Amino acid sequence: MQPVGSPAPSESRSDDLAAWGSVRDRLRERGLRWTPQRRALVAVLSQTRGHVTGADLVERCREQDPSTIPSTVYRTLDVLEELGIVRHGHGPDGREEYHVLPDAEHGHLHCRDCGAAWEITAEEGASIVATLEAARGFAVDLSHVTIVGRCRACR
Amino acid sequence: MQPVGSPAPSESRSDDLAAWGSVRDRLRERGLRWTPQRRALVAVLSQTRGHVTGADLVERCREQDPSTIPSTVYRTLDVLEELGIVRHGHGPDGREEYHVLPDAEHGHLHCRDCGAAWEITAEEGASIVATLEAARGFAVDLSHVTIVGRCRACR
DNA sequence: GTTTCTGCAAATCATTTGCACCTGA
DNA sequence: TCAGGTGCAAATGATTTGCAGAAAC
Repeated sequence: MQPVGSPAPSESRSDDLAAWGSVRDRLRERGLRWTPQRRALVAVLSQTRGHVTGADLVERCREQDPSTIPSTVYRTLDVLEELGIVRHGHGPDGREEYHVLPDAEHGHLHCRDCGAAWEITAEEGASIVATLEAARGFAVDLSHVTIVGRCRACR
Repeated sequence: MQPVGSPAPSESRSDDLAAWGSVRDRLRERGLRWTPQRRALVAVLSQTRGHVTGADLVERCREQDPSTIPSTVYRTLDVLEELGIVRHGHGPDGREEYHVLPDAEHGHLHCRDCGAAWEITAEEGASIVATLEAARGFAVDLSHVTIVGRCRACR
């Protein structure tokens, strides 16, 4: 299993270009605009796998275009979240964290020592969900779950 | 099961007075001082069950003594955490959150709708720990686990 | 021509830090 | 005495907001 998110280098997602291409139309369907700034953020997101903080995204956008304004990025993230294109949760440090194109609901594992992060697989997640569902009828929102601990390598 | 923390009214913990009384000595053993400000925070903590944010504690201290200074509270919390008297994690909103006198390592459940919070029981926690341990050798730090979802009542 | 954005600057807000003065042991 | 603490004020740093002008459709 590969770590995801900031500790690991981002990988391109050319296989998802079709999905990203539809963003423009999805915006328009709702009477929203397809602006250069939004295009830029979507371009950055399309190169991103796993999860990133808002500040990360601001920085990556700024690498492409130094004139990027943070508030625009955050506002665009809000819009993209409404479209279901990103989703936000919280990292182990309590920092806001966005994850991209949630193919499936998943939580995150975060190693306290090396800082690497992994996605919790569907099976692992199912076990957690089932436990709390059975014990007290609690409906877990897996996409907000972040579990901290130490990974195999660091133990 | 009763909700814990801010959404529920705090209950006194007179049964733990002995444990709180030892704080003074525990500080002195390390060459640290027992000051009025620390006494005040410990008094507030002894009236607290479950988890609270740092800002909450500052406010509660200020109710007792309006001259309370936030930085002193935070610094004292750091010290108390080193003594193992409180422990900090993060709430579903990413806010710093302290929990008090962790009798046992436990995580938290947080209802997205009503905002109530519960402790994850030892058995439930064990199930989660075991799942991730078996699947990938990951050592979960239960005290940092906060799971968001919807409680039975809100579904 | 509207309605939605953007840029900018200023505001939040919990938490942290630097530093000179105070105080508990 | 003197290391450890406190008060105060200013710094942080991510995220948000108000608003006037700019751009998309």
